[in-house]
Amino acid sequence: MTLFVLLGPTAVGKTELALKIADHIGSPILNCDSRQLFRGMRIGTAAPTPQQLERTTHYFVGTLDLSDYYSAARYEADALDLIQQLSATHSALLLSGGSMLYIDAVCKGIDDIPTIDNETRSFLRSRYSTEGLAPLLEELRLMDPEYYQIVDQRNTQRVIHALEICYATGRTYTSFRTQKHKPRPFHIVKIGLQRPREELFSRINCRVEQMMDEGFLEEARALLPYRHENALNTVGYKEIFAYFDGKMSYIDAVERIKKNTRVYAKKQMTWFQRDKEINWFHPNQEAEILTFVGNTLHGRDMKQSL
RNA sequence: GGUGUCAUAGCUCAGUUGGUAGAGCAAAGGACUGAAAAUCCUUGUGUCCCCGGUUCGAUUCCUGGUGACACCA
Repeated sequence: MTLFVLLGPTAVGKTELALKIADHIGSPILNCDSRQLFRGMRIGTAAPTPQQLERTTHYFVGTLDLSDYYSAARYEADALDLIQQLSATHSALLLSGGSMLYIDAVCKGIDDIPTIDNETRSFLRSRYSTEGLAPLLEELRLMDPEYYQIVDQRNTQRVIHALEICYATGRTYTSFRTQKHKPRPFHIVKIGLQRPREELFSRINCRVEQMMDEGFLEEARALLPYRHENALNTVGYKEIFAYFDGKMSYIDAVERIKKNTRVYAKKQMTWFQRDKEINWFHPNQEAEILTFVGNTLHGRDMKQSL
């Protein structure tokens, strides 16, 4: 079985190309976008439209409630289950999306770390809000000196998480961090989509305008009761909520969304650049990409039959 | 036409009692293992509008010019 992974920065053109590749190899589309997983965020996350969803089977699109707890580790488990199931009837599958950590979770695996119980989580969060980070950092130094040395000490999320592990398990966070690649029972072929920066940025700007025309304001307004859920700590919604609060003008909010989407795209590119397994293409090279996909499969078949 | 104010980073502006300058925003680069569209880190040389003058030295003071704004005609 071969798993094709279609990746690239936001707005590069993955969704449309994924449909073509999926059609070409007879695969459904396994979405790999940490925000498109949630229900009710279609416009703001540029998730596949109902028309696009009709063209082939999609998994992991709009399947979670906004208040559902989710993580890269859960995605790893869910995706692997589904891949195993589908590989009974498919020799090739397509995973498509831009969530860097989720892609790595599927391709390389992430460490087996226990899920933190709510009690520990809220205990440390409330301590952070009353005491600040310094005492927590000091506790981390005592409980897991090894991680204390390498952690980004100004990154609250990381410090608190490591401490959560220590409290909840009685073991150091370091002891869970093996950082080993997990072997996968399938071949992985990564296809990266890339555009010159100016081209990508102008597509982002256009797409944000389109989102507004499609009714992003109404979508966001409907989600207002859930604004404190992690799912809505997302580019687009954050800025629109600030506009609803009167903290920003409409024009500023829209410009801010464009800017933050550009920053996000840059972050994705930085991450992907380090991955030497990616085969890069421009989205216009559709024919080349389909040929590449075909050759890859053909090559595998040949090897297997020999 | 007259008078006054202003002209400094891509933008908005600070500042140098004369020793060639710094904030915010924008922009760029990077980190990343259970919140990842999250979270966090790093990066500021620019004819200080132009020509002259004074001075050891001018972006700073002075003459003139240009442009913007305000007020008066």
